[in-house]
Amino acid sequence: MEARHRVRAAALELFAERGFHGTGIRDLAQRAGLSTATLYHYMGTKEELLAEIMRSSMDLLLQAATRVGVQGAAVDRVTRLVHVHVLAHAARPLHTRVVDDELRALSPPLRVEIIGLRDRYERLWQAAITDGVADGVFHLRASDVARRALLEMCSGVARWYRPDGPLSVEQMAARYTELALNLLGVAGPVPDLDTAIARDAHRLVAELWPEDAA
Amino acid sequence: MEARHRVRAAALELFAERGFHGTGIRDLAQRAGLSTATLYHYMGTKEELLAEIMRSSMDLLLQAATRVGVQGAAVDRVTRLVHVHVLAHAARPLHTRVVDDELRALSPPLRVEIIGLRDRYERLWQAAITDGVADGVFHLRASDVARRALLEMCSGVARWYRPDGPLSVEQMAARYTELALNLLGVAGPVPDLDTAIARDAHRLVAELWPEDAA
Amino acid sequence: MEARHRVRAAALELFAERGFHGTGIRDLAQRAGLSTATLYHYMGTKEELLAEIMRSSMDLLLQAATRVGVQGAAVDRVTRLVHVHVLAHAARPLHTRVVDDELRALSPPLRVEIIGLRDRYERLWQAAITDGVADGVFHLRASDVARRALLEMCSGVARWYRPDGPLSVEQMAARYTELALNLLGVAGPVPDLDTAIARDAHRLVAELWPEDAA
Amino acid sequence: MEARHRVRAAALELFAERGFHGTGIRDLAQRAGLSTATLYHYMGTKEELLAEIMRSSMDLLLQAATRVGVQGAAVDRVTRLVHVHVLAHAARPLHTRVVDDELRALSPPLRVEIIGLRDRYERLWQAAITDGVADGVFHLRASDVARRALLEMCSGVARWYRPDGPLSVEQMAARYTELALNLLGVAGPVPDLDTAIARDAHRLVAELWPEDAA
DNA sequence: CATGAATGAGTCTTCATTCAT
DNA sequence: GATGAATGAAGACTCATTCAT
Repeated sequence: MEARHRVRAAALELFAERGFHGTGIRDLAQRAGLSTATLYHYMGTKEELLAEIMRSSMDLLLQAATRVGVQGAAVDRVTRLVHVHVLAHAARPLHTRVVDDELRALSPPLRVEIIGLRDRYERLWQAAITDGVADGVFHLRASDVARRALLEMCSGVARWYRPDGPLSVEQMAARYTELALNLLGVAGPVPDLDTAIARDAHRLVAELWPEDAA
Repeated sequence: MEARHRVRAAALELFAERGFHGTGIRDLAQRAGLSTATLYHYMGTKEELLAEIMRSSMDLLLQAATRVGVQGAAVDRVTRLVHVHVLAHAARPLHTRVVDDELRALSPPLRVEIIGLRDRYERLWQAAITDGVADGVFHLRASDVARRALLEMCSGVARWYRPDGPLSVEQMAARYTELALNLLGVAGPVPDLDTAIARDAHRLVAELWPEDAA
Repeated sequence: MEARHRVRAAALELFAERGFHGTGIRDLAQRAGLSTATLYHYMGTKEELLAEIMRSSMDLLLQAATRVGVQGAAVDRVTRLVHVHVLAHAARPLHTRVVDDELRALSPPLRVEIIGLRDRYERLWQAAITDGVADGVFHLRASDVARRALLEMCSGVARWYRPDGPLSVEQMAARYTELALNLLGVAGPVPDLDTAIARDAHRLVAELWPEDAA
Repeated sequence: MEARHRVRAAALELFAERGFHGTGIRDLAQRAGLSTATLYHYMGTKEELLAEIMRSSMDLLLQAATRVGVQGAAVDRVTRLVHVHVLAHAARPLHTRVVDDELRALSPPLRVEIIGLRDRYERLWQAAITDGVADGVFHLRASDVARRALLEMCSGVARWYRPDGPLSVEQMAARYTELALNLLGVAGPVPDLDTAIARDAHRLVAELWPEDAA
């Protein structure tokens, strides 16, 4: 309950900050304000703890993307996918960094599971891109390269965005969307983005992903 | 001589594969074919070993970028910077992954040093982008966001590119350059890239960065 | 509780017997009847363990000396200081040998602390000697040389005294007091010492310094 | 030859400063300006190196004491023994500290040998004291206690004497002799010491024990 | 519910020493 | 005569985990 949550929060922070192998259970216990023995009341092994964090994060991202990225015109879908992805990475950087960076720390069975979720997520992006190319609105030579490029560039946000910087998360999402649509070769200048999209995406992230989720 | 190099090579592989904290001294010794005590005949501390790898990698990247990214029109500079970056990341993925992922494993003094090199590298990109915007050939709202997006997307190559896949490294570089120029808002369709650029960049990387560099 | 004390006792014995650097963690664990890992449940670092022993020993000696060596005539003060010192060194030879011999094993900050205690202790002796010279009862050319000579000679007891030898600790203290007063140039033959002094000093040492103190 | 001497000198300094167990062969090599492998051209094991230093030091001390402490009146013998001992400890503090402090670092066979030398040395003192008591010039209740007290107090010099302090080594020796004769209960005030004794003792130490002996 | 106690296996690093060249 | 290479054993200390209470 209370303590269980503190353990997750501690793990989230430390795994994001120092990496899985750079974090000891003593560190976790101290950050959570518990003894190491008590820690084991609220968790399985250290690796399971990591897997839970990654699973729930990837799950939420997948849900959000499913809601916004399946229906509609390719441009709209990509726009909303970028918004959700960027907002999630800017607003929940700890979760996303752990998912992005610590896959290799998982042993094969758990790694396979998380990679499965990630692949489903990437397939939503791939479909939107492929559809856009088929529709003639995106102009690309290699759509899978574009997908990877797009995802990598948007994920970077979690590594450097600071909420007290010059850009709000919504502005960030808007900038990245412009870059993404440019990258995809959408003809003509990208029009000003409807701020309603950012608002919706933000609400979605906040709803699925409570600030103190761990 | 011989053994010293094997140690570096082992560290390069393992740090890239499992991360610094995920790699034990015993792992290094085994991979290098030495006893752990002998290992210390050829290295300082494990951290110094990491720092050496990062320093030399970042150094080479910086040299290459300085040669191709300082003079000429902004479009040409970005084109060549992307080529060098992508080729380096595709052809030397171990080095680049270590530099990209293990900064946090360094203690402050060494981290500061390596970050200094990285910052000088990024400034070359930033200058090219800013110049392109000033010249009216790039169309962007936030050039620093674009720089980060560009670098992140290009660096991703080191994580997924396989030389036995459908694309050659030169083709990869070409595709990424198209995406980059699109992203930067270069007007009109990107023309077919001069393959001489790829050839030059490849030669530069290979020259500065011998295949077995460690 | 129990084990914690065994660790201290083991350290006391081994540090006194083999010196700090001559004692390994494994030796300590074996002597305490614990595994090396368990050892660390009850101690900080090996150096902190040494410092604790030295601190408590020096502290007790300082307390005892403060009680008997501040008030009264110089001859009486020196008499009681010698008694306390000799009794402590004869009855607690492990503690005193560690304090006397292992100062150099401490890193600077801890060393400074312990030396501070020792200096306060020596100042009590110095004051008694200086007062005796001023009163004309001691006849000396260099009182600081006398202080050092006195302390060194009395400390030697911890290195050779055996309780199963021909002299009791009280007799030892009496002999050393005679030597000390002679050394200080007290005129005339030293009279037979009041055995009450030895009894009091012995009681003081035993009270402050329980036999199994560690 | 040259290098062999540097090794001995390095060992002398470091063993005195940090103790045998606190000194590594790497430290020795560095101080001697040699590689560790080269070190072994000029020495046997680390322990043998220690034993050599102790043996030669104890030997020289024994020779000196034999020359001055066997013949003559007890008062004169003690006077000269104290002079030699104090001068040796003040002028060759490294040697004497190693002999005094590192006996326990020797394994039994070597320890037995060195202790044999020390015992012969102490027997010279004991004889002088006993003779003085028999002659009625010393007044003591326990002559062996006095011997130990005397030796301990005089040996302390090696731990604190600094040649740039207020007292010359000859003055030191004079002060200690006064204290020693007082301690031994020599009746009446100790007369001013003949400075020729100090000069002779100093010459003897210097002659037997060249400054750079190692 | 919570934790102090306990540990085998591991961490990185240094030890004193040998030996081929 | 001198040393780079090499190492098994040991150095101090931490690891993630279990369990009795």
